[in-house]
Amino acid sequence: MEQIIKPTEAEMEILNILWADGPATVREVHEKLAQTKDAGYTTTLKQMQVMLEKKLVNRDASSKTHVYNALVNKEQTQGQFLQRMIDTVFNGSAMNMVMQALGNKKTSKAEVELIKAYLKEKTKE
Amino acid sequence: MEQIIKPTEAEMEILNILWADGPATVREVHEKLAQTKDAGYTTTLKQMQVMLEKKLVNRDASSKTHVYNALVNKEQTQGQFLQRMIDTVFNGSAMNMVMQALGNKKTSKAEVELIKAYLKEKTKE
DNA sequence: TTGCAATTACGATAGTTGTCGTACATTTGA
DNA sequence: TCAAATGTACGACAACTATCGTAATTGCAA
Repeated sequence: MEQIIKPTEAEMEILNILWADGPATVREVHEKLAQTKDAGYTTTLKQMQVMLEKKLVNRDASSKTHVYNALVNKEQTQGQFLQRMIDTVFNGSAMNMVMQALGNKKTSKAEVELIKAYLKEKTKE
Repeated sequence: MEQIIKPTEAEMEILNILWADGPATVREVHEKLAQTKDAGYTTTLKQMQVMLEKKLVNRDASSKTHVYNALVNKEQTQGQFLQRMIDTVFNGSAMNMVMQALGNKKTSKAEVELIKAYLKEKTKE
């Protein structure tokens, strides 16, 4: 049975760091986080503790400095998040969403080219 | 100055109905909503009243049955929602997101074709 | 005209989120 | 060895969400 994972945005940011870097301490995660937002160290700590309760992460507490690791799968979690968004924001149409994303100024021409290439590959199969 | 609009998911569902149907009463919105989820009439009413406070919608209260209308722009709101998602969930890469969406089983082959066609058109310019 | 049915207003509540302060525990280096 | 420094635990808080019950209002239909 596919369990429904519903991390908050803040939790997503933390998961992203763990997915990218692998197991990490609270301090490590906090430093990365601090590059783009600012909140206290204990805030990050608490969030990761809550994530532990929710079983979004686990941790190795064998040394003083606990090491956290993502427990949920990146693709599945992102996929569920996205699907929920497509359903509620874009009336269930991935097409609507992609168009909105690609029409967005922030998406560079290079990225559009990458996506085209990806699609070409994908539909070849 | 581009104001930041941050509707909740439930509010997004309501906005989608207003965007699709134009001005509508609480009852009309509620009926549509009830097709996919179930909550009481007063819940929908309250949500729309909150949205009025937030200026996500306005209303014509000249008759007994108030008529609500979306105040925020569809493209801008969807775009902001999406951008926030790309930033927090997909590390700022629209490419990542599109790939995830297209890899998703729920996205039909037909939609992928539509997207390809759209891209082709888009990059022709 | 008036009573009933539909609508709106107004809390109230329980749960979640993001945020910290502060207390407690544990290393470690001077 | 023992005091900083570094970490963790705990709980508090305000804001927000989703939900609904109940009260007040209102406009038609008979």
